[in-house]
Amino acid sequence: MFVAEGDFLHADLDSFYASVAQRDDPALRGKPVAVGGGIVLAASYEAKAMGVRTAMSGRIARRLCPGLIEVPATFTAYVEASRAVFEIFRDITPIVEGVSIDEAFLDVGGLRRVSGSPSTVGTTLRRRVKEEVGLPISVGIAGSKFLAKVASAASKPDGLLSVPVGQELAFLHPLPIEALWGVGKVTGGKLHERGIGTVGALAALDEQALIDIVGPGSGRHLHALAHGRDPRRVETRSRRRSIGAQRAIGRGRHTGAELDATLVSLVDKVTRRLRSGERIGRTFVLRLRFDDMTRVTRSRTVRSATAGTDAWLVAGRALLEEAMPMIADRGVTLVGISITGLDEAGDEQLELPFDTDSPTAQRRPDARLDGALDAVRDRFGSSAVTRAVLLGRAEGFSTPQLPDQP
DNA sequence: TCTGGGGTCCTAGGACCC
DNA sequence: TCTGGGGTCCTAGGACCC
Repeated sequence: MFVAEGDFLHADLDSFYASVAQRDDPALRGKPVAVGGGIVLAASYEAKAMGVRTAMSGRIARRLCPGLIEVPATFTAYVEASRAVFEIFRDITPIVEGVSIDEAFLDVGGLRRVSGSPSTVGTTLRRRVKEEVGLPISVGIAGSKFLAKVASAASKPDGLLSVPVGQELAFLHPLPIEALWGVGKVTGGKLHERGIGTVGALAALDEQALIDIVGPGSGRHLHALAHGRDPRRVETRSRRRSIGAQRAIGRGRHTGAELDATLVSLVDKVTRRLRSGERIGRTFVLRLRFDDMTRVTRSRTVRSATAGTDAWLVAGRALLEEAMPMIADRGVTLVGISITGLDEAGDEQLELPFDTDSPTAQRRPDARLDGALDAVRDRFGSSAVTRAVLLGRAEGFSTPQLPDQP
């Protein structure tokens, strides 16, 4: 019997970080594994079966799962595995939209004559990722991106699920409202308060009633999704709109100097990423989180976009200065920054990535090494940077900012 | 007994311009 | 003395996602 299939395929690696750990260390296979230190970044299915979840504190995870094996994150391995998986995606079709390090949408509608039905393509994809990269991956297929994503989630672990054309609402309506993209804690709470627990119940509301509950933006969005309407196409590439970094700094009083030092290293890190991506930005956002988990943001827009460390440090310090009165009587637990309003950099904006006479360099001599490593990366690639880091260590430099150390 | 680090998008008010 | 309507930019906050 012929079943009509949708064109959209969503591929999602299962418990990505934990699967990489189990792939690379056979002793971890079949065991409950959590990646991360104080907080769980990923849990293997064996750990999930015991109730361990992403973003859970390590303490709670250990209590739920006494035999839990905790392993540190190895980001270079994740980046490498992700690159290999995306290479397979792009070998299957050029129409690939990366969502994150471990998931992507593929438009496989045009492949029926060459490669077979979407399910056939999905089966091939899963086999190739398993054989060539050694990782389990789940696949959802449907007539829209949203449904394909719901289908891949429903197929986990290590499965494939295709929602046939015409069966969309029968598949969707029994699901809990949290399955809808855009229903989190707050929106979910508002809906549950009114006794709306399933997508079907939500779909029974007319659009205006939904808007009255959750506001115009989400109301229209959720109404459309609940009726299976999602007109988005697979977008092959949109560039990043912001680049940021943050650091949790623990409870207790932090001096102005400590906060400033944190700011300096965050600005260094982000502006280096801007330059290596050949991007410049216009708006600086400072984020602070306090010990009662309340947050504030302060932002500043400059006249002409830049990737310069010192220009952004000036902006960041001005914002931090402004925020000091709020900080004085509350403990700060997190400092974050991001730079938005990104644009492509012209050559003139990228020259002189680091001024060794600048206040930043004076304050943190290692920053000079960072600037030098940027130049190495530009000319010789990142493996040369790894070698440079190792040489630098031999020379007695510390390299606090480089995440990709083997 | 807490809660990491990276993002996206939406809303809303005020300033400013035509 | 009174004072429309539309558009864009900036700032702040919030919800949500992986």
